[in-house]
Amino acid sequence: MFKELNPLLHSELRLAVMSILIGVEEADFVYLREQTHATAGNLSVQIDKLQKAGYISVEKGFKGRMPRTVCRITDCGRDAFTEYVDALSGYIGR
Amino acid sequence: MFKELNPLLHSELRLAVMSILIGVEEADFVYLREQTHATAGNLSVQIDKLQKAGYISVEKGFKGRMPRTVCRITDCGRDAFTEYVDALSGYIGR
DNA sequence: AACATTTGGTTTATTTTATAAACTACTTTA
DNA sequence: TAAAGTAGTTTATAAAATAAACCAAATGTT
Repeated sequence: MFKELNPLLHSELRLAVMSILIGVEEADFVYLREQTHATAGNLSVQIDKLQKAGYISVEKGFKGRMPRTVCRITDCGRDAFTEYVDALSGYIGR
Repeated sequence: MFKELNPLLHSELRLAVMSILIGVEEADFVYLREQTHATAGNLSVQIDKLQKAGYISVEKGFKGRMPRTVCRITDCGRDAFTEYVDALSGYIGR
């Protein structure tokens, strides 16, 4: 009945980030911050965790002369997200 | 897009408890512990939080001579759960 | 040119949460 | 009557979320 919920994904902000990334080719730091209404500090920390888990790739470059951090979901991240949603269904009855 | 997730419900164990209680008339401590595979300590704490939030009612009585704690979901709890599931849908795309 | 402000972040510190371990009180069994 | 089990609670610790402070470079203001 109750499968374990991946604790890395069972976090409001990280889940929101993954939810965005699963639907787009890529998204940069500023876009993610705006969409999630998170503070930069919090977002920075959570992006780091997702990257370390291998769920997203993070590419730090420049847009003109300003820094720009671009994130993409990985295949591994996509799998983890799918599994999480599946597990969650057992809790919320879908 | 991203509604806030009620932090009281966005917890694996509390969510499991609510998930059980929403489907039954009542459930006692032991049943909840068995179904969720939680430790008694953890379950005790989380039940307390749900009760303090008004999401469940907790009735401590006896079954024969052994103590027995019975939990029931409240209307308020049912509403909160429904709202949580609705908000969650925005994250997992249902 | 000099200074303040904004941008795009990171690092550090604090609060909150989850969880386990230890404990209490009572009951049943040998 | 001693040992073990049941049903929990309380306390301590580890992990997580979040905010606040900070940094470096860019841009706007006088």
